[in-house]
Amino acid sequence: MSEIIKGLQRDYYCGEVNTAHVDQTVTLMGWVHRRRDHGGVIFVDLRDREGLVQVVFNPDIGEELFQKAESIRNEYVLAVVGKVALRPEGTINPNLATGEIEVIAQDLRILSVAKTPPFYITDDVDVDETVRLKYRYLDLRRPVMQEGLIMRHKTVKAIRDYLSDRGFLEIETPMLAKSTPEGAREYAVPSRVHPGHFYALPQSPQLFKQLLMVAGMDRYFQIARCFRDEDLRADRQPEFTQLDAEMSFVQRDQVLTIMEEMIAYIFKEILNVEVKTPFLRLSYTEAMERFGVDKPDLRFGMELVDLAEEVRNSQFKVFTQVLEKGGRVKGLNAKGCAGFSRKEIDDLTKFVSIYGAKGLAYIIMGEEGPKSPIAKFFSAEELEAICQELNAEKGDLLFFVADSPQVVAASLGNLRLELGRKLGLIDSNEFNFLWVVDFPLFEYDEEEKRYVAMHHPFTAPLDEDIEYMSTDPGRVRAKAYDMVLNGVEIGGGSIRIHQRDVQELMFKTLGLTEEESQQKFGFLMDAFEYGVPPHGGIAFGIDRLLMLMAGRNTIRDVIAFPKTQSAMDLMIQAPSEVSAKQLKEWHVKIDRKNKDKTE
RNA sequence: GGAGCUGUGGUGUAGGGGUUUAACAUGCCUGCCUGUCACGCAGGAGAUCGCGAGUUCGAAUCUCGUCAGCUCCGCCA
Repeated sequence: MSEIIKGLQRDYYCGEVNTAHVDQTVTLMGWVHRRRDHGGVIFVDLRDREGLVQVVFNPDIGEELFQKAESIRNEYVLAVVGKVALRPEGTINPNLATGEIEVIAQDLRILSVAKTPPFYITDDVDVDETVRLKYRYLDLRRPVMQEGLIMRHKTVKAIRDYLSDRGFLEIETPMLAKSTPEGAREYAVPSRVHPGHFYALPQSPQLFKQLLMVAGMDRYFQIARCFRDEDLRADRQPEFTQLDAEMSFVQRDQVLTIMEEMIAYIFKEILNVEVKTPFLRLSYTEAMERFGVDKPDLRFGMELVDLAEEVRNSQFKVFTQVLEKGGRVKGLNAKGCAGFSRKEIDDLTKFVSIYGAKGLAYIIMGEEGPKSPIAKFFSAEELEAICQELNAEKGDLLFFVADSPQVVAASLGNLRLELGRKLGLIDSNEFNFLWVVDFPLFEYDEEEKRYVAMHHPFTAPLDEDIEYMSTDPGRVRAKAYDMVLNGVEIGGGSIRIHQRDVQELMFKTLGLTEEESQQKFGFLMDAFEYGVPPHGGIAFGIDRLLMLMAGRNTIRDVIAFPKTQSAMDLMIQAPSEVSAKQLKEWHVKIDRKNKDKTE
């Protein structure tokens, strides 16, 4: 039986009560975290967002109230009126923030009874995520989850404060937008009043923010929800939150400076961590050469080393043939790993095969010199040169991959990360920031047999590379930049094209006809005829940033109601079927034949 | 589109490669208990082993399929 709250008013959060309140009569409200019934005395830990406090029910409270207290179960919602008291000698609980005091109950109302929850509401539970997501409202009662959402709120507030103080205006852009080619798959919203027409949910507010620059807003930001209908990962959800920002009359370094200062401000405010600025700036080419990835984790070394010169004239055809076909041969030195078992090496071979590597060659730097299945293919001089290049010493283990540049980079780059984790080289308390700059403007899409924009089609080329746009698109670098934290891309942006002729050249290089670009982006091209300020900006993945700040392994842990890997919400059971009436209003017909095939 | 791992009382797990009352912990229920804080003690209830098919005298166990969750590749301007 639930009772009403009328006449009662909460005085403090449970976790707020302290020795300063001793002898005060207070009203607390919260959930029963745990009940310890000793027959003659009942202890109840009452929990709310701010913490726990122990409530004591003595028999002198009166028979009726004591019986009510006996009926209390976990997760009941209570209102307790009681007197704050110092705990008796020897019963102080040092593990509890409120452990020096307790509340001697004088009155009790059971505001809500509760079924036994499917899992215990505490940080150190190990429950299947399916259950957590189905009962997300219970999962979110756990302090660690609440801390994540509180940190999220504080971080977003810090961002708003920082950018507002620097002249940025927060402006909302439409959720019901237009489908655009290029880029991620979109979520569509059927129009009722325009049969056969669809809105698209934005994969980013990109075009709108550029139009805001044309509109003279000068500096804009938005905490923007974005939607991408792509397959999920631990750090990818179909809807996610970006800090989207754009500035007029700026060049690259002004954007980088204000954004790295903002990040430093956030880390100081929220985590009390000093972040040193400016961040290291690494060119895309250098990042790929040294680390194999465009988002290197610089918390440890173990860099990739090019060995083309050392092996080019060897007898090892696996290497030499790759080089002849324009591939690469690179290696890395796993320091002190000569003792790896055959199985460990086999597992790592399997690991690099994920990234397309057909093999993983190795040399064990044993006591009696280099040992390796491939050693016989190299002369003593060649072996010596390889070892020298890799700075190899006794006790080391050298790994090699020969393949296309992409496969070599991906396999060794990820092998480096795997070894870093396996060997404990990564300091989980460190926050290592850098900028990766000078990305290629285009990458060649083998499937579509054309160049596609690596960032997006509004990214400006480096001034000195514009001349290659029509002759050699592959060598054009972009005024694009990513912010990387601990090997995770947390933000990316660019200086945009503000010249209409360059934008047209861009579309042309991407294989868009004039009609297509007019149809898809005509509104932008039109706007660009009315005076465009040079502008550029950036977008940060708020979820990823929070994941790293909170030390979690998935962004699901810093999102209140995330979706599973198959993009379902297990709590509300979305997506769901809709009624025939709704379909009719949307002018949408379901292809049952295909639908049954997929079910 | 593909690869791998997982699925057994509410929860977390054990078991199993063909014979079991399917085990343990915790939670839950009942009783006892006036200082606990993961309270304690005693008793009790609770699982057709994700679902479906197959093999077999017999399947939680083996095979195939399927569904769900997670991690990853592709994909993610």
